[in-house]
Amino acid sequence: MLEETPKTLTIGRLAKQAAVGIDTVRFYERRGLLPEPSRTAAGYRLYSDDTIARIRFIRRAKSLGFSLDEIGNLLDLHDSGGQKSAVKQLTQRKLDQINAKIADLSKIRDVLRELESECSGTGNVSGCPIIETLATAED
Amino acid sequence: MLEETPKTLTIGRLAKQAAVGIDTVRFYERRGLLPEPSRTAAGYRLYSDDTIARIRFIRRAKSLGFSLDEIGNLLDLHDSGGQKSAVKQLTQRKLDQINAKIADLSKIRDVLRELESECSGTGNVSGCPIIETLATAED
DNA sequence: CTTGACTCTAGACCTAGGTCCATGGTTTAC
DNA sequence: GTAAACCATGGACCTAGGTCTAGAGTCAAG
Repeated sequence: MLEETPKTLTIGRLAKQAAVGIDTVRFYERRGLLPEPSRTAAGYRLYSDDTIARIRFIRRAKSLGFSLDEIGNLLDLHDSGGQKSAVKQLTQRKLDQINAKIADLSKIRDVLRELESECSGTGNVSGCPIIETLATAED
Repeated sequence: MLEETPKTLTIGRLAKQAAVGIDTVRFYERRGLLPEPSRTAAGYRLYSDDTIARIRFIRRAKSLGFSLDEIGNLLDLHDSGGQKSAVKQLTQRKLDQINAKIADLSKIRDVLRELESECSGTGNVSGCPIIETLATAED
């Protein structure tokens, strides 16, 4: 059995170390991303340093585009010693989503570029290809 | 003076022609994207065909990533016969935003690809590079 | 021993872009 | 002539991910 790491952090210190707001910590707890912490006699939450790492994990996964629900799945796999294949699958799915989004945006970019280059930028909007195209294009 | 186009559409028909919901039409009206329509004696909204085109304009601009506020600006320029340069500027700004988003997502994609390729996909999560990297990487 | 900083809870509020609901009047088709 | 289908209004509700508030209790410094 490993010794438990000491619980020495109040929520304010934890939030500061993990670079999130106090409310965000409580919010993550409600969402089930953080386990219910132990409490002082007065009812104050008390955390160990592990929780700093856990919140940083959440932040990083979020920055890679995972939703909080998906992050919850990753954390569950981590906590329960689940299968690597499940983690890999979540990652692949996210990668597919990101690629699809990039493809969408690329198409949009091409259309906008085309419209922009066709617009002289002088005179009033009558005849402006951007307005005209948007107003008359078929679905 | 041009003749006014006849007002023959109830909101339901308009919505159907424009491929949006009835509620959406009223919502666009509240948002100021559609002018207040005339009414029948009983208070029913009455639209001309022009409004179909206007809503389609909104739909297309939205599909290119413009927000409703931005679309409102485009429509104002259209309605007031504003300057092409203003339209072009809005388009350029949107293009910049799209490009920035693509760049963001491309970075994310690269990270996810790297993580995915490092993960064997067999065994339990202990040692899984995806979990480990997220758990220990610096900010 | 008091003042200020910290923490507690439950619940409201925010953005964006709608969507749905209750309640009641109108119109149309049979 | 009546039932189904349509329309009116105001306001509540939804997702996602928080953020803020009120009112009350607690802790540390001087």
